Amino acid sequence: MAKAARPSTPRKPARATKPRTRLAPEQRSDQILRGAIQFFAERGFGGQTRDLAEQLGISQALLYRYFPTKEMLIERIYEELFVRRLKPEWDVILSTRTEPLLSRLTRFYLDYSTMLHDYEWGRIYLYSGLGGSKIAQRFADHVTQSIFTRVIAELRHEFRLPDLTKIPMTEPELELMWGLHGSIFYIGIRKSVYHLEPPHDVAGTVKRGVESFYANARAIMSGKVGRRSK
Amino acid sequence: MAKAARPSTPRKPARATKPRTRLAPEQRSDQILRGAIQFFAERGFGGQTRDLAEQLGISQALLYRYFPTKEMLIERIYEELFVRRLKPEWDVILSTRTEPLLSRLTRFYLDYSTMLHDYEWGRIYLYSGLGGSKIAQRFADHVTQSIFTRVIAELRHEFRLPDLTKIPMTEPELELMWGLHGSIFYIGIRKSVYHLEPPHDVAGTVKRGVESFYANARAIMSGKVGRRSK
DNA sequence: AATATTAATGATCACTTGATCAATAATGTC
DNA sequence: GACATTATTGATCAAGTGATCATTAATATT
Repeated sequence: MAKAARPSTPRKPARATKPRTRLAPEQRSDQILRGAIQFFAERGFGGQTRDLAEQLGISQALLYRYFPTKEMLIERIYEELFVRRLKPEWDVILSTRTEPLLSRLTRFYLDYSTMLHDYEWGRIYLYSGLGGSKIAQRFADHVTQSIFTRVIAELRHEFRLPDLTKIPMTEPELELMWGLHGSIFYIGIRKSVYHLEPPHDVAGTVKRGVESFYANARAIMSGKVGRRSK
Repeated sequence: MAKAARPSTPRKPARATKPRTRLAPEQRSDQILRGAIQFFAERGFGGQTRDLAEQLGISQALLYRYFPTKEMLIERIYEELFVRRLKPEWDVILSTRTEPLLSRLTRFYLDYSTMLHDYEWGRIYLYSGLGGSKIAQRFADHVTQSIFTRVIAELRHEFRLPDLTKIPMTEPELELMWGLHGSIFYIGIRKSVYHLEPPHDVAGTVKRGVESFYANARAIMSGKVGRRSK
């Protein structure tokens, strides 16, 4: 009944607490940031700092040595995912006309989709958007302005249609872009949000999507731009 | 400096508390359910019961008279959004062959998209999926099994290709369906998650999406089904 | 009008949760 | 090896959080 005290090793209580591992500040900071991305991607930003610390194998208090508040840690995550992962070369790929346009589009979307299909990126992008974060909306705006504009400009040139400076982007053109973007991003959503089986051949699916887009673009844009819509 | 007590009306402290409004149980229950959908759509399921009660203009305790736990209230919301809103007539629309297939597809997706584009429906669908709710995944499965299968069956018939019982749905066919679904749902996501301007002409956008889908379907399916893929 | 019924509430409990801080123990410096 | 530096931790605080319950007040019944 009564719990008997263990008689052996009377002093020094057998070191139940594991020895502290002491890291260089930058390493620890990186470890926390990477762990936090994984953690909040899974649990949402309502996830508790104690659970995050436990997952990292550190004390909860230590988080606050490297990030003053949970809020700031989340901001740092946004920076990491939505600013640092933008590649300037994307615009170069899309606009280098020595390569056929369909090939450029395919190359770009295959690369771009690796970001859109990243489990943690996708979930945090949705959580941040649902939570009303400015940076998520800013990212969406950026995508619209830079990528969409570039692709439509190239399509107009390809199809010998008036420049965007002459005729601004039309709604059907914009929606054509959103359609491609949405269908590709949704491949990631299926996996990262609803845990459905992704296509066996993701690259092939993206490729087909771009090809369909390209074919539709010719049909729709020739009918709508540079000609009076009926 | 010192707050003087108002001398008039010495008894009965001026009724600062508004008179209770007493509703029939079913009415109150409905009011809470509808308010909760709106509330959790905005704040996510981390939203607090006190804030929900305040938004409803009732006491927090009253929530627990009608719903035993917050969890049960959320389950009731799922029931309302993901079970009750499924329309059996969708399958009828898709499979009634007296109407041309493209027309059926357009009619169906125009109706279906009013659900997908509903602000609260979309946000709660995403929140529930991110949160790992079974019912969201079950809904996604249902969509796949019932709608996708029906549409592909009709397309196979239209293009005089082998029956689904002869050759099961191929990955390109499945992805074709997901592509349309994703691009249409994403119109809603843009609005309800990222607060971007929706297209001026949503119906027209959906219609164009279906038309493109139909054209691609012919091209892709004729190349892949009933013929050996290269 | 008196009484019974029950919808609605304020107060409260037990537990969670972001944040703080003095004490502790690795590591570097001489 | 002694000492200084600082990364790390356990303990703790204050505010918040879902849930409970005795009390209150609308409405129905007679």
